[in-house]
Amino acid sequence: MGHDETAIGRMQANTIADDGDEQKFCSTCAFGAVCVGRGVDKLGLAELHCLVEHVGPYRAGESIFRTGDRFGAIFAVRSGAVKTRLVDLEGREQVLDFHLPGELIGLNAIHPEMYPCDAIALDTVEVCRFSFPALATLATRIPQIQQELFRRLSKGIGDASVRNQESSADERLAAFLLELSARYAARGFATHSLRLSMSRSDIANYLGLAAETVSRVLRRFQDQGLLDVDGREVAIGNVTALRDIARNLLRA
Amino acid sequence: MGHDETAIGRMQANTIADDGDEQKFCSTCAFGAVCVGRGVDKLGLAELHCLVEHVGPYRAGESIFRTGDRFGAIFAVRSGAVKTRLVDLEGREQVLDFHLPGELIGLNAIHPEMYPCDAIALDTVEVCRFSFPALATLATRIPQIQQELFRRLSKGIGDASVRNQESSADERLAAFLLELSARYAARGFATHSLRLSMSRSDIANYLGLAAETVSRVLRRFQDQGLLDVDGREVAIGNVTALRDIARNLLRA
DNA sequence: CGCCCCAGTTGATACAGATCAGTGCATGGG
DNA sequence: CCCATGCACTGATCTGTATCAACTGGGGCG
Repeated sequence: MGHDETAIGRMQANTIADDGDEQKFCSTCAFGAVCVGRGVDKLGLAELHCLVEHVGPYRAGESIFRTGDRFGAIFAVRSGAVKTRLVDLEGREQVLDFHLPGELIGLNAIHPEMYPCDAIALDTVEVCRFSFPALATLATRIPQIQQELFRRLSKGIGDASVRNQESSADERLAAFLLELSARYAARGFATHSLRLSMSRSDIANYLGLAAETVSRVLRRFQDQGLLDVDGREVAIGNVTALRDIARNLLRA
Repeated sequence: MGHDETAIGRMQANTIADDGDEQKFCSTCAFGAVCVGRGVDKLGLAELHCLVEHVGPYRAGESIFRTGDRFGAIFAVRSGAVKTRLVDLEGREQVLDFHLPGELIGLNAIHPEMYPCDAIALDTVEVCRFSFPALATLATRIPQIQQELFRRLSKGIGDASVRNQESSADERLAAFLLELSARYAARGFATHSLRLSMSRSDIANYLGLAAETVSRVLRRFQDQGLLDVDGREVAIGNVTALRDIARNLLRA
């Protein structure tokens, strides 16, 4: 418990990230599962610990990496939220994903050996940097780490491919909120009350909708008693109804 | 050259897949790049060779694996084409992707330790089966193989996330055709003339369109002289024009 | 303090593409 | 041989959501 989970979102620039605790090793960090859940021994844990570098804080709008940067490391979000996005030739933005504490970014950069997107802090963000060559080398010696990397990468594929659905604005938004809620819950945050770190237009862009549509749907959900929306604070009032609306998107 | 590339699509059920050739090791196979291009030594090659199992042929409509099957192996398509899809509770299908010779399927099954989708043969299909535990073990000993797996997985994430765009039917179809063409070309098939193994409704479903829209757009492209469409045979007449239409989808 | 600017919201209108309906054309089985 | 079946195509309508436009409120800064 060395960490106070609920305080993470409120960390400010003056907070210097500590190195975690040898037993728990960044309970909010991406590799928590490697260390806590599965059988990585003390030695492996120590080695993994060695190659982590804490970076940040970044302020809202700053980038952790940018499209075309040479790939050298993957990052785990420690606190705050990050969006990944493409910007096309005409300057139009395309939001690829949002990343919450404990999630990895940069996995899609291994193949092209450069980052294929920008990673932008949405609020104050701290990350762990894992040098990828070092991590890969470690992975050859510690199968559990290799396995965890495979798992993470595999999950990345699964997550990315489920989104490509033809579906209504209602479905998309309901699914989006439920997924965010679940991802926060998985990290020990409150389940039914969440703070959206991203703007309406980021949400819209991510979901392939217009910002106005997001507003309208949220409004309607509120009128129907499914949500309580106050700016970027959202409280989910009726989970089952939301789930019902989203059911087509939430994987059979 | 032991293989006649152009014959692969025409392989019939009576063709027993040979084991390739020690030097080339399945030039159409997914791990060709490991063996030919990068520095895997004879020994590593032989070991990789050992854990491959040739499976098939499957007939059109048969499944290589199904949603929920316990995960044990990834597969490389040797010949034919495969679609991966979800079927939701109401029985509606959602096409996730198409896989051509040389491409890997099952990568998204590592994380949940079960296949999260069906893999269905679109025509006569032969595959290579790689036991994943064996492959992972081999990867700890042969870094090039580990590296190639990381790369493949990473590419899978990149490919999946680019698709999630808000875009017009024209853009989607142009991009789809160009991508198919490029993927065939990368495997040594004819570049501007291709046979669609999948039905119009599979294409539509994959692209998030109605089948009627696919028909209409193909028709219009043909009227504009961009394509020559004859059933499932498509010849690309004006690549640059198509590229121009698709430009918003083809990664800045 | 007051101004500006931007995120968010709400309303009116337009349009791309879904949906419905029907035709043509192969293929295969009785 | 004929009919059933499934895929592909085309035309006519309908609708969800984009788009355009106008308004609101709050936060930062001169």
